[in-house]
Amino acid sequence: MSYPVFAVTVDLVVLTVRDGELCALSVRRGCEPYLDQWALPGGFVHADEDLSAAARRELAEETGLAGPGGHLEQLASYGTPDRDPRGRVVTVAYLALLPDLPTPRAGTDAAAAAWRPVGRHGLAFDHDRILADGVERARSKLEYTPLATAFCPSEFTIAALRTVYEAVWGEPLDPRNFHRKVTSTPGFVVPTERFTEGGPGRPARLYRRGKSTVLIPPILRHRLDG
Amino acid sequence: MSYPVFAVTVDLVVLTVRDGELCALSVRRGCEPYLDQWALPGGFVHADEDLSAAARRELAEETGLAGPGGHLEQLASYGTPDRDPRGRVVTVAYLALLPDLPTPRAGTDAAAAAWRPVGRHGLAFDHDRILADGVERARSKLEYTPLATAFCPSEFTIAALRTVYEAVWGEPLDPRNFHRKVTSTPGFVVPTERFTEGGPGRPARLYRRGKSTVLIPPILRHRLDG
DNA sequence: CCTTTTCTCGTCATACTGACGATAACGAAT
DNA sequence: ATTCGTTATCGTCAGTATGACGAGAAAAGG
Repeated sequence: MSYPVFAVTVDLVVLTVRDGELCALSVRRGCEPYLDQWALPGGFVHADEDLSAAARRELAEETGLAGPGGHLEQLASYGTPDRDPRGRVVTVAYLALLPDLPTPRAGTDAAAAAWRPVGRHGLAFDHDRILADGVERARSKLEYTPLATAFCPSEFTIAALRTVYEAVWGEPLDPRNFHRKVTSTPGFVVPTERFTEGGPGRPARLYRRGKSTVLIPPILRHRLDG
Repeated sequence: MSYPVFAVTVDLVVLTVRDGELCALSVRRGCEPYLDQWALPGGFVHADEDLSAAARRELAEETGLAGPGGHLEQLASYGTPDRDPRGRVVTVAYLALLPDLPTPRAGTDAAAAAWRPVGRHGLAFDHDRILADGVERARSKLEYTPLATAFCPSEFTIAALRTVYEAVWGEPLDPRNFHRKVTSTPGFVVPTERFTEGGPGRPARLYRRGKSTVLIPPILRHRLDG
């Protein structure tokens, strides 16, 4: 039996929240095609490599950041026949959520790497679409999972967690109701004995992420239906 | 630049509800590897074919059923290096939800096709895992989308819709609360002027699916957390 | 001090949910 | 025809969650 051959890549939608804005990692391409254009980080899957391992490798290679605290999950696959001028390439996109970290270093194939606010990206290939899908996945996952904590360092305040929700959803939330909701949902966050210091206003208690993987009941954003 | 070559397949998790039980379509393999074992329907993506087009083609080929009323969405991709003895194969799994239909005919590569209740399938390749992922996706999608209607014919009773929920979730629901919930959620179902006839008990009004794509608020199943 | 800022707890009306009673409308059995 | 079993549909009621917002607590800065 014979069948068509494909190349398989992984592409990464890496999201973080910086200065109250949802930002995605993009790299300036250092080789053809789309030389010098912005694109999602990614690369070919190696001959004997698992898909998720390739995603983790690319994340480490192109950003220098992989460690704990973040979150990595498969997003979707994209394989339109003409999506890559080099030939038939199927890409498996992964979604990574990371706490705000120093500006990533450029990787091997990338001339530069930068955090850029989502929206109007103008990326190479079909990466605008992939990014949009990743952002929408993140938005809905914040509703019914405690994944917002993946955007925060290991200890964080309720206000910092609220800032994550507001940045990802692009919608302000009531601090008092949010505080009640988060602290009363079992397993979402667990309080520590430490508080913030030095900032303006009353010091805030620091929390760590809890053990639960789903939010019951969910925190629903305000939609205009759909 | 050189890079490894892959074969790319699509595999289908096709679900329906028969006699109050959630069933998946499986085929008996007609060729090596795993000859004569049960597996998910699927096949290689053609040279100039989109992934979703391949999924629709396989669904039509292997089942003879494709038309409207159902639902097809991408599930996930699986590419462990040793998942297929023929070489490096990445499969893009799709999830199809269909109303109960006559037993499918066997396709070209399949010696037989059958609806089998989910659970303890013992499928070839990593198809048990893919099936489990598909079932879990269906379970959670019933919570926050009106996709349960994809399991029903174009006109259905509230009780039929409830049977879908009970089969997919494996959990009984209160008929009165379910009726209230479904009919009071805007855009979920729209009433017709017709009623069932002939069955036992009071005739039930027939409904069609509504226009909304999300359920607000969602219908939460009873979990044991997670 | 006093003001500003931010965190945290409380209140209250409304909405939603789960549990379950009651009635309506059919077929089948007496 | 009446009764009975069955299923559909509507209502009730208590408990819980939510949105809107008041108010005190605890810091920094004048």
